[in-house]
Amino acid sequence: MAKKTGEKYQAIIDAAVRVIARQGYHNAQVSKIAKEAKVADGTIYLYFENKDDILISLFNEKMGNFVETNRRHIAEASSIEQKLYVLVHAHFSQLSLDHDFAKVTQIELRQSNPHISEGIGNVMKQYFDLIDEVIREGIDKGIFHPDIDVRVARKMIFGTLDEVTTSWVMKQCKYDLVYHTESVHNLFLYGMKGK
Amino acid sequence: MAKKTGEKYQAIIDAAVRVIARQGYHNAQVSKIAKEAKVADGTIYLYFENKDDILISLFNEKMGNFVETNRRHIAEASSIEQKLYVLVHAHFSQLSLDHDFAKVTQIELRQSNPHISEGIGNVMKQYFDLIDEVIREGIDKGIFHPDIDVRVARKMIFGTLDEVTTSWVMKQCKYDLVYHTESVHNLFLYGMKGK
Amino acid sequence: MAKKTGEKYQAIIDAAVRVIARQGYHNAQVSKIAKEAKVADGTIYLYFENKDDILISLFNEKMGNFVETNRRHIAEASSIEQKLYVLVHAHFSQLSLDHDFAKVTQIELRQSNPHISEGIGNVMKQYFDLIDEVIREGIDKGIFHPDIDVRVARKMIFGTLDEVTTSWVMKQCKYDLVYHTESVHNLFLYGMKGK
Amino acid sequence: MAKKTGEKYQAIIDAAVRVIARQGYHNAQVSKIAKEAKVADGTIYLYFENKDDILISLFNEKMGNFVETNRRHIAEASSIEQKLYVLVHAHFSQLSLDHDFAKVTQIELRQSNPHISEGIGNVMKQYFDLIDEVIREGIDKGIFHPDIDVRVARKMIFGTLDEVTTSWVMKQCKYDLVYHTESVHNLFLYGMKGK
DNA sequence: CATGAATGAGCTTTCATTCAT
DNA sequence: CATGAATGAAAGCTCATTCAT
Repeated sequence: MAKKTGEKYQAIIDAAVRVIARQGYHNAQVSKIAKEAKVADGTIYLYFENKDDILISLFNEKMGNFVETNRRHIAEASSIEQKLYVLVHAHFSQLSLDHDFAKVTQIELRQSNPHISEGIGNVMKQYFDLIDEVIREGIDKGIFHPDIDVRVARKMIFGTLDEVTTSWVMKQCKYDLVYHTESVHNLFLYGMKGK
Repeated sequence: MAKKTGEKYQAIIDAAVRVIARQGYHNAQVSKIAKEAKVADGTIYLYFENKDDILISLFNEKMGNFVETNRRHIAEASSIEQKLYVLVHAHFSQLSLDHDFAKVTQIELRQSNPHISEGIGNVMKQYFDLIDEVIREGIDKGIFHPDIDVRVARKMIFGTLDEVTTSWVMKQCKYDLVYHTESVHNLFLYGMKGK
Repeated sequence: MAKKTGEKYQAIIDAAVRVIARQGYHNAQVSKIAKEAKVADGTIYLYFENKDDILISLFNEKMGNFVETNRRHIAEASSIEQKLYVLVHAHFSQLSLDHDFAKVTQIELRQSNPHISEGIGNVMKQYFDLIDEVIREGIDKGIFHPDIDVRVARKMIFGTLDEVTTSWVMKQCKYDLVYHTESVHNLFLYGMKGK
Repeated sequence: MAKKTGEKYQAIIDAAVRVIARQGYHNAQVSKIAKEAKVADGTIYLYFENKDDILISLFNEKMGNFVETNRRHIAEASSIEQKLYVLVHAHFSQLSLDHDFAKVTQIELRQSNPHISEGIGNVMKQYFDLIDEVIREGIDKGIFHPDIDVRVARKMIFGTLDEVTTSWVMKQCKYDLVYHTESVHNLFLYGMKGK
């Protein structure tokens, strides 16, 4: 029923990101998105099941690219330490490139309803898997401590990246997010303990 | 105008936590909260400015206790490592004690509007300050690495605790959250690197 | 049931005039009037049937005095022309003395509901009768034209006084209302036609 | 935002007049007006900003026509006396033609809130200006007494017409309003004094 | 394919009135 | 007599979704 391709499909997704980033999730009415996309209200429903579907599609599309790009970069790194570094760096640098998407991801989409959370679960799973793979490889290669609980470590990694990014967005993206890559990478690798 | 004490005040706060935890933020109408609190709709407005005020008060009240309890526990610990351990342990154990509040904090309140986010900023700041103090003390005493960026470390700590807790809530609190204290503590202290 | 005497009765009436004049009819909640009268909300209902009853009583009490005073002044005048003059003069000067009551009468009470309009009908009737008496006496004494329709003339007189006063109130009572007595009196007596 | 044309716009205005005239201002809920106009509640808000806007538009639309018609009739009259006569006659006859509108104008709209009063100020000003013009012309042509205060005379004219009409409406429009044209006209011109 | 006017269910908040103390 | 905390009905407005054109 809903045709998920075509230039109008993309126009609507892009419009949605802009509107939500600019006006906030609670002011992102379908009619506003339609107007921003230069499309009639009803046209939205030729490409999306309902409003939630716009948001889910938006997130999946963008986050799908995000994960894929990140995965590609990681694949190019040689050492495990490098891979972890690239993971952090790519996370920060990709979100730095698109403030609108960063705001939507870190702030606005969290204000959405349960439906949406479910709809985006799949892509998030892929990101989590990506992080898990790096960790496992590190353990297998004897670089990371063998007793590390992969899932806990992944939550640390993701939780930290997420919190750092959210803080940055809430401070209006005013400083350089990528700059923190090294600090974060160091904390992940060596923790806080001095020698 | 709004009298923020009394047993009805508490009854409404408690009812709100239950209703939101059970039915979700988007189904938590004022009338439902009133009914759950065994109070008339209008009575709500004798104790709260508006609906947002219920949620903000709820969070501040509960989270205020949370921070205070955590702070007290930490004060009792002797070594820095112990303090960090207690920080993690208290975070997990307190949220383990009140699944409803955990759900409201980790999931539902994030679906709220910007106004609420602002209203709860102050208590969160206090929690962040508490974490910062521990980190700073650790650095000052030479336990933590001197080059650590306090704010980044704090974001790692909070981000991790938050992510671990959210995962647990989304898995219906089915496993023992406190059990992860040690893993998390270890990661914070020593990172992932094997020796 | 409602005891219409006592100092609290008066206090409530006076408070009502002040509150309505200051904040407007639509912001004159019972609780505000009670507060202004330094009385509990419930106390209002020991002296008045309901909110409308406050307003009706207020109007009748004040307007009753108004009519009585006006009647007394008129009685003291000798000629018919004098009586008409006094009628106009008293109307303007009495309302000039109490801006709050003027505002309530001319503006706020007209925003009230049908119940109130009915409740104040009786005193208005007395004022209309007073005007009618003057007109009739003028006709009987051959001073006013015998073909004048008393009711129409009365409506002209009251309508004019009312409109002039309302304009004055809406201009914040900034100019001298009584000053217009002569112009109005002249128009009533001789009309607009030049010789 | 609100499209102030189209047949639905008119249907809503007409429905509002009927509902308010029949049930009174305080019983004229938006949903009732919508039902009477055979339109959904939400449709109202495609054509009007809010409830007040319905009433303001209604009044301005109808009263605008009223003033225009009256002005046209007056322009056709030759002598000043004729113009004054036509002014009175048109006022009465136009309101006689639409009892519902008369009731809304004379009774119900006065029960509205300050916002509405402001919104209708402009059209009233135009009516006042029209009356002023007639008076001034009368003075300039030496028909009316040169010492007449235009604004006072206008208040007499409008106040009288208004009071006569209100009385008629409150008596259920049971008698012929236009019949009083002559009495009123005479009073305006010659006053009450016999020769 | 595209439009956009129309729909109508749903929710927060106010405030006159009551009644247990 | 007096209090004032509690009541709960009532109404304006929004906005995702539909469907005739």
